[in-house]
Amino acid sequence: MEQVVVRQLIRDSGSYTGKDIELSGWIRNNRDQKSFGFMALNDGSHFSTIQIVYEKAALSNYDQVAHYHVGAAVIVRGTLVETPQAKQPFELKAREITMAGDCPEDYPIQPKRHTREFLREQAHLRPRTNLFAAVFRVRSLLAYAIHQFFQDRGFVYVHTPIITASDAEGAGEMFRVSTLDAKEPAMSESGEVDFSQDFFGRRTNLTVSGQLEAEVFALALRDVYTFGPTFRAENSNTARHAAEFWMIEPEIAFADINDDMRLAEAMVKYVIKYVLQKAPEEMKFFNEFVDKGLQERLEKIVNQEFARVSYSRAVELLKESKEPFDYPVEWGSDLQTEHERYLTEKVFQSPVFVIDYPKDIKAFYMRQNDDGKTVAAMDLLVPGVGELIGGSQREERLDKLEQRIAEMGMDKSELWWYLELRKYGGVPHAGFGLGFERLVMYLTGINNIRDVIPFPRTVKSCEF
RNA sequence: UCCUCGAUAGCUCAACGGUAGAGCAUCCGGCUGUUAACCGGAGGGUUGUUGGUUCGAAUCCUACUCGGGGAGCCA
Repeated sequence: MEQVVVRQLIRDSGSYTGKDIELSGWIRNNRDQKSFGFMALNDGSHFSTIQIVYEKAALSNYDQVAHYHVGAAVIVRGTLVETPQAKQPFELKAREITMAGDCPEDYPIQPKRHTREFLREQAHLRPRTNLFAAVFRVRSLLAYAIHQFFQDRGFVYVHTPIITASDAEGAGEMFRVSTLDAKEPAMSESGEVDFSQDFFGRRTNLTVSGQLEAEVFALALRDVYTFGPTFRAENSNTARHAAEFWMIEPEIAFADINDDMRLAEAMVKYVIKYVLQKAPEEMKFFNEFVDKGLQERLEKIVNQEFARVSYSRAVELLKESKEPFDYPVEWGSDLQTEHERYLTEKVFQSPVFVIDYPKDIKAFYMRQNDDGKTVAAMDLLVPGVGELIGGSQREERLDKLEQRIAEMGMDKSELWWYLELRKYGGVPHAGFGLGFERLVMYLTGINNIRDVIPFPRTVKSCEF
């Protein structure tokens, strides 16, 4: 007898109709009547469940099967029959149902509505729900789509280090990596912790960005990208921040900020198209139960030019809007979340690139524009999520870069290797960072980052 | 870190100073095609922790813990 999974049946039910097959999976719902019963079985291979029909006359253990609990694992043998008049296209008429793994009645995941907050506390069980199964399948597809997008274009995937000695990027608070004794660390004569006795002989941290290392490879292999975990020890308590998250950072050489934006736009459109095509059931589910306008919005975006606006113009637009913002709009200060949302959701009603930010609110490595006030930075704002991508053209002129490092009071000796990239054959190059979870949020409509990462790590929370 | 809201049955919630309830889930029974089925019955609670006010506290007040939403920081 052939062992099959539901995915095969959905894709090619015709070749199994009338055949004797074996399925295995977990009971989502089980209800019996006097002489027959129905079981909704999910085998993990597909979003959909398959209905198992079992009859008292056909099953020696009918009375036991009728009392199998939700969540129990079973193996079912029977015949696949088409049911064109019913809700589902086909079902399995069972000849034999055996228990593979019992599930007692206190199983937390019951066929009813649970809140996402409750399921977060059941992170080990929540992938068994429709919602989270859909989220994590889409997450997997998205990761694959990202790789395919870049690989098809000849980008080289670079594994930048997880442990880094550089804390010069300034992207946020860092987690220290140390093997020193926490109670009695090695001390120097001046009474400070002596990191020269630490594992690496110096202070080390978990990476907050692979960008600087990605630049190294862009200036050798031209078009590269990173895709890996990133760590920020920020005390952020929002639905959009996690201490451990995944980031994608492409870096392209002989390229300017416009090339950078073209790349970002093409990538976003590519992965949306990919997921809409590969996960229709999941996307339909999100559209129905998570975010009613999701599917239409995504389909529209694929065929729409992303808007572009300069920071200075954006500030004007916000000032002209007469919208009662909680924070004032002022040239020179960063856009607040409310400002970003207004721009993308009200003014442009589409993803929008905001470019040429004041240099004083941006990182040292961004390329200075000729006006002496702004840098060639770009943020991609999208409705619902806010900032999805942050990127820039990098400062390739050694003197300008050194000057900026000095102005910002940074230690240039720690960046010696980064500066040598400019000294030896430096060329214009650009790149951006994409928060992978934010992309998953954007595509699923889920509005909390803790629900799109399998085991979220946030401030004061590291269960599982 | 700041602001704000919340914590009651396994889950989702009600009761808002006077005997803690409902729906779903569970258990028992009924039902010949159900679709998170339906109908009848049963069990299930030191109301997050702590201290106080009161004749009496789930309810009012202290503190704490945990969680939601918003903000800052950012991806």
